[in-house]
Amino acid sequence: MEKSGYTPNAFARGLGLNTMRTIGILCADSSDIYLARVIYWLERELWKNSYASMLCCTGYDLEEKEKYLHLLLSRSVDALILAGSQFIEEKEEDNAYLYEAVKKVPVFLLNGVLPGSGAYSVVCDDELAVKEMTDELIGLGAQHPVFLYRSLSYSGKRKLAGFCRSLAEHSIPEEGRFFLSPAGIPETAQFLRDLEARGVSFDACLASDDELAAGAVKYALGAGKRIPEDFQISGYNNSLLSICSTPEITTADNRVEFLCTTAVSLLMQVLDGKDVPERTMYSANLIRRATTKSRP
Amino acid sequence: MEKSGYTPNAFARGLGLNTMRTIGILCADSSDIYLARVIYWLERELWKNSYASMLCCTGYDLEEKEKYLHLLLSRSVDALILAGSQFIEEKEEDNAYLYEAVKKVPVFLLNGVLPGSGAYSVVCDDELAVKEMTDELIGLGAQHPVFLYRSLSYSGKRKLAGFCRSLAEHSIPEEGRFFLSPAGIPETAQFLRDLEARGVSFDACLASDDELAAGAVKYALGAGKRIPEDFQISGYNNSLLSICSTPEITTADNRVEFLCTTAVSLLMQVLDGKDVPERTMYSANLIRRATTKSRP
DNA sequence: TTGTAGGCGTTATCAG
DNA sequence: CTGATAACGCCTACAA
Repeated sequence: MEKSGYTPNAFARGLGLNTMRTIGILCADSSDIYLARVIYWLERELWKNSYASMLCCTGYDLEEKEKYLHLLLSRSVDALILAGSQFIEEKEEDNAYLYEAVKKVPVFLLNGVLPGSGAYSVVCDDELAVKEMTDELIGLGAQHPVFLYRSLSYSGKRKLAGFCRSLAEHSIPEEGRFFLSPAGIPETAQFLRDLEARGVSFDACLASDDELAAGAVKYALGAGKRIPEDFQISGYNNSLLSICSTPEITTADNRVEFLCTTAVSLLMQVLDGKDVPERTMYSANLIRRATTKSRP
Repeated sequence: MEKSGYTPNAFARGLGLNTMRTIGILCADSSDIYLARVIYWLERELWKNSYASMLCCTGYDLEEKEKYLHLLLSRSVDALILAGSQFIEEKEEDNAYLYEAVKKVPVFLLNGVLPGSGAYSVVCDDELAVKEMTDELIGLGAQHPVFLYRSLSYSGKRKLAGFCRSLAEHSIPEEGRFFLSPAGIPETAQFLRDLEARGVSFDACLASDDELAAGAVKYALGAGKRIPEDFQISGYNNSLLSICSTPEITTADNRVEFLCTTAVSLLMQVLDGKDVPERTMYSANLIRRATTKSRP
């Protein structure tokens, strides 16, 4: 055409082709240190495939999630990516809107599964990772491990299941060994102090993410417990927090980059009309640092 | 209309109205712990005003920034928000694409200024904050403060200027007192070890962000220096890293929420055809924690 | 008040 | 192979 800087009108183009090459990304909170990395990698990969990203931070309220999802659908995004496991609700009927969405566009769940919905899932094997981590801490001498989690989301539940499975294999009763912790580093530290005051005894703390683990470190330092001799700690996500903390925190690397590149690659295939598996699972890597005893 | 779930076609709508109520957000790296918060608040505020957010993570390469900006313009976003100060290039001609963009849509710079461009700026008074922080550390006994920065972006330069202004007022020569540090906590710790090995002496370290400050904490712990008696440290941003670190880091809170609500509020006024000031500046708050001596 | 025609800018189709 | 034209779906303006 005219070599004058001509740019086709995106709306008219979208109207004709019925696509704007845009993917909707939903996440509960993009400022979460883990989800922020997910979003970064998703956006990057989508861009490589010349798709734009429409980002929505829904918060943790069901109604908001629904509103946002409808917003994205009304904008005719080509697909939806739901980042993080807070999108699968406990009550089956609360997931109705997701089933509806699947009818309209491909939906990808990152670290979540909605059986029979037709949504695609890419998940890290959190259960196995926590089970192995628990096995390892028990093997290193932990006799009274506790598990701290932030919510019973899909991956929260799977992590807890891994913890309990390890306990069972070591004949440790699981009762009173796992707790819902408030979010935030000082809050978690306080929670552990309260727990101790209530008479719960523990010599190891497995946390469902690095922030809770950092709180456990603060607790131990404040209580004068030696890490890792008196008290072992493990986190999850291999985030910046795990190396910012002193001592540096043993954690599980759930490989955000791999998660996102895989999800986007599968999505591109789906958009090309190809057949891809509905579920993809990959394993995490244990990163051993200074909050756990070194292996013999 | 029909009470059956009718949703107007967004493309046709956009074609007619020539707007999709979408704002383009550019940032270098949405996984950065500071920018992630900016994006969270921007998206949230835009949503409140029923605008959607198109997110682009450009990286730090000029060419990529330009490509992304053109992508957004070609999609007819209603405005652009450039989050973070890495969008103003050193060479004036490298900013040409920004001047071009301003001709087409309102452009907001967060923590950046492009004089005479017609772009709107909302900036934190980083210079004043670092100056006050430096004043305070010197007042608390620091005789050989150093300043660590990550890049000479707009806000990087202003922070450095604040540091130098304080030194000048205290008759301390600025030569050899500020350094470009590599990113990353262990890298910064190593950098300070190298600095010491090169014979540079320092008893306080002001960092341009909390991550560098966390590296300085690691350095001090490793070198057996007592914090804050032998070595004082301050960060910037009041991020999670500052309270994850032990001891917790004195930092400046540049109030991300205020920054973003202000920017979006101004943007909405601009889109309404109202006249708003091109530059808005607000001040940061010093947050005193355990890496600096307590005031008498 | 209600209904209908035209325009938005691109793409795709169909006829020449 | 090329050039005219319908269709995309909504909005708005104008006419009945």
